[in-house]
Amino acid sequence: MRESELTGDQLLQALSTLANPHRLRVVAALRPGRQYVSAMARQLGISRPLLQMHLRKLQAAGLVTAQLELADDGKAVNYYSLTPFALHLSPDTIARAVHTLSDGEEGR
Amino acid sequence: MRESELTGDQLLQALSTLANPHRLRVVAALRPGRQYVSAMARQLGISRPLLQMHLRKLQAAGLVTAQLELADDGKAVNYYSLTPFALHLSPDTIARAVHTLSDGEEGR
DNA sequence: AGCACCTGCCAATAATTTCTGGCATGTGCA
DNA sequence: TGCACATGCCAGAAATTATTGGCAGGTGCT
Repeated sequence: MRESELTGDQLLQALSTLANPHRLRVVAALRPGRQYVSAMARQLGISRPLLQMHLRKLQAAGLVTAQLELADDGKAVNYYSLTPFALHLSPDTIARAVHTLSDGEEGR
Repeated sequence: MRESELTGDQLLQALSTLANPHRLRVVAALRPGRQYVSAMARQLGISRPLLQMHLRKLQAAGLVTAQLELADDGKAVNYYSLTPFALHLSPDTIARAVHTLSDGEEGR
């Protein structure tokens, strides 16, 4: 994921997604390796539904991916892992992205 | 402004500030050079009080600065300019910043 | 059967952010 | 004096986001 291929809307989504302390912590918690939701909720000290909501946003922005695994015994565990990304934010990169920013009147 | 010296809270503030289409457009509009608020409001097609609010946030995050000038004739015009910045966002830089993220229970 | 895990979803509330409209101040110029 | 431009601020409405609590389904183990 390179910022040079990001549209303004994608950049905005990435920023909105990362602009939250819980989600930053999730990214940090996922950096050493994948993790499943209940364990992460305990580790971060937040409720499971809340974490799920944050994970959904991270996934929608393409920053994490989910792998539902049905381990040999039949138990279902949903692992989340990080998508490697590198965003460079500067007045220049922002100015370029703004050209492809929609007005927000799209799907209406 | 280098991300290596950013605390988690500062990173979060920068992200929250940039996570808004109007503010991204303000940054883009300011890139060629400084501008005063009424002109920028017309250029961006938003109301002046709204733009002022966004400028205050950008200023609070250290992304822009204001220079109030009392031109020779006595007219007061408030110019805003960009602070050069470069933020590199990746799982690693985020993980490092998270260490210095407060719980949000500070000033209570 | 009953408990401890895992999973998902939804509705209602709380908190935050965005936005509008109005008010007040000042200057210069016809 | 009255209009056009600049500035600032504030209160209230509207929209978005975050958060809680509860419901329901699955598996394995004692």
